[in-house]
Amino acid sequence: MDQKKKRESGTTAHALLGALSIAPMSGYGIRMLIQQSIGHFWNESYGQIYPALRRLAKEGLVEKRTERQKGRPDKHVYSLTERGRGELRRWLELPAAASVPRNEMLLKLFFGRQSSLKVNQRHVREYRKRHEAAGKLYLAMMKSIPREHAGHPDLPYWLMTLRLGVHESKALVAWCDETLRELEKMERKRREK
Amino acid sequence: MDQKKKRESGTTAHALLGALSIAPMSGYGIRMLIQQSIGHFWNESYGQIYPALRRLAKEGLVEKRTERQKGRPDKHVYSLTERGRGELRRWLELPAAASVPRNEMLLKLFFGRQSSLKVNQRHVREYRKRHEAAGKLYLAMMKSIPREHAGHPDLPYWLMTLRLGVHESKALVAWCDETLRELEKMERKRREK
DNA sequence: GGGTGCATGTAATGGGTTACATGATTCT
DNA sequence: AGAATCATGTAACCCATTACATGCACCC
Repeated sequence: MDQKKKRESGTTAHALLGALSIAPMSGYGIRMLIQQSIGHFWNESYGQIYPALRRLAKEGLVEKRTERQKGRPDKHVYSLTERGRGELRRWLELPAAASVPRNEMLLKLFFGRQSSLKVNQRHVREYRKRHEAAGKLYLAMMKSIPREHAGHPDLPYWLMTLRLGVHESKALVAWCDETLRELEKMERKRREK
Repeated sequence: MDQKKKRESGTTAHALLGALSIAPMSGYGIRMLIQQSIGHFWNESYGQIYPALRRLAKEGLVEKRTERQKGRPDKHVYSLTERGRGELRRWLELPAAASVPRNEMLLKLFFGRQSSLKVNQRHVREYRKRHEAAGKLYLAMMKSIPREHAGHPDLPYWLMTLRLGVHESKALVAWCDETLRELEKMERKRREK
């Protein structure tokens, strides 16, 4: 019967609505918020944010208030309208789309035979470094955020998403160690022959 | 000194070169290979593959041989040229680019306060189901692939990338369980009040 | 008769990053 | 003196998915 699936995309727009559900903010502010809080699993660039905010304002989902400032461009502070909050809620209830995230390091390792053991080890070590650092950061944030935002009603949800980062980075570091041992074993075997 | 960073993109092209380093294949075959082996961390659609193979052929990195078939379109079997293999090796040595993978489920959970506990639980449960199934698949593949490709020189690398899937899905399932408990606790608290 | 697998491709559309462009203030 | 922070935005480009278009063979 011809069910047009309609794709329901526009996640960027909904991410912005979500950011504004926390507090009214400028485009710049949204960028900062995203980087500092959900930067490990989400990103938006200015090239997306500014045009999207305009569109949302035109559609009546957000409201713009302009603040004049000394020595700086005017600040456009956006806030959610009732309709905007409704649209956010509607979207939140929809099942989350899964996507295949591209992992270039794994791609290179998959074709690792075409390269050398040294190169493969380097890739894994770099990956390990990255995720070890990330893991430490998440642990630090797990302590600092409850202090800085004590009693904030969004806090429990923020901590949940952070905790996923903790779990994930631990798992990735463990995988790196296992894989590095395996690569060393391969190296030893090659030498023996 | 004007060091144009040049961005060195074209990962799709290099993924194709990598696929062809395993064996000569058609565009269709590459798609199948990618889905079955690295589908958990990489994807390429026909809309990318076919035009990219043409470009690679024009650049002399791959060679096309046409096989006629009965009742099917001609099959274009591509294989790596020496230059293609060189280009693949060169790319493999370059550090792997990190990317922020978008996780829509986490995004929704981050704004979870705007929604209901029920909805948030549903999201986490769905996520858990997905990754539990994935984990089982990876474990099954860890057994079947060494049998099916016993002695294959690429095998150790394939298993390494698979193992990351195993580690990751375990971690994600553990996080889901922890988070579901947390959400239940919040629900109980809400009822008590 | 209908679904799945093999096999090719293009065009429209949508998403997203990066580079460019500007400029005062404040911290080191 | 120079870097970082605040603050706006556009345009060019790259990348990627999806829908469309075609069609035989084989199995149930």
